[in-house]
Amino acid sequence: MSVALTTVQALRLWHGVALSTVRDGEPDLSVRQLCILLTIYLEAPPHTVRDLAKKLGVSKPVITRALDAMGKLELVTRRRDEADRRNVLIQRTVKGALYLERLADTIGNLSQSI
Amino acid sequence: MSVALTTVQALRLWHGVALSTVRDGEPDLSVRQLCILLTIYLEAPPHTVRDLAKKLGVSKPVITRALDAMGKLELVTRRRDEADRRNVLIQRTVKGALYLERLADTIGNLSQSI
DNA sequence: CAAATCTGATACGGGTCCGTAACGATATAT
DNA sequence: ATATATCGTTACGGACCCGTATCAGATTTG
Repeated sequence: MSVALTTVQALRLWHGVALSTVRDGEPDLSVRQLCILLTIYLEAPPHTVRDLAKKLGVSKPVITRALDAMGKLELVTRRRDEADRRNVLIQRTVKGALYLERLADTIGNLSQSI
Repeated sequence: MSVALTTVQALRLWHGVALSTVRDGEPDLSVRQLCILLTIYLEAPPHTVRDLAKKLGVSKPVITRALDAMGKLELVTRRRDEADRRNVLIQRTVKGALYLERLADTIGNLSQSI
């Protein structure tokens, strides 16, 4: 992006994206859940519960529960770390990638129409 | 914005904003609540419960409860419509304006660093 | 005036999330 | 080997949100 956003432009962009996710009727991810999902997909693996909790500044149960919820939606998967079996490695899924692609499309389209 | 966002740029922007709202420790507004707040501040008044429910595609109790919650945070205020006393007019507050200004700053700053 | 309509708010049962405090399992240190 | 530390998970009580149905008050209609 080469031009800074004005206050109103930034808010209109956010409003448009929020509105489209509310209106489409699908079960919304919470801000925390979406933040975890984005971290998993944007930052380099490996991702553990502890690392994610530290990055987001929340407790570990928050991560575990978010992974439970998003795992039920097949947006992420968990696997034991065989090198250190205390760890759980969080992994991406096809559904998760598609979900974020659609979100990016929404953001991209709205950013052009502002 | 003069340049279209790539998928990764759009997601990085969203990630950065979500991360900063999660990390700051303040009580997060839900996506729905934020969407209502943005509608009130970006679109021309008057705003009624019924209109907001229609715009967001949700039921009226959702709006009432969101206004209860955001009213407790002093982000919005309600007032009876004296012309038609069935209506409730939703109004902006100083705190609400400041809240959205900070959000816009976050979005604007991150959009420049992408 | 009485009935029908419209408004926003509330009651209810169910679900989800939270933070704290534990817990088993695994790994490390002494 | 035993104690200590670290991992992710679960348990618990409390708070919040949801959708549906219903409500009282205000207004319009006949």
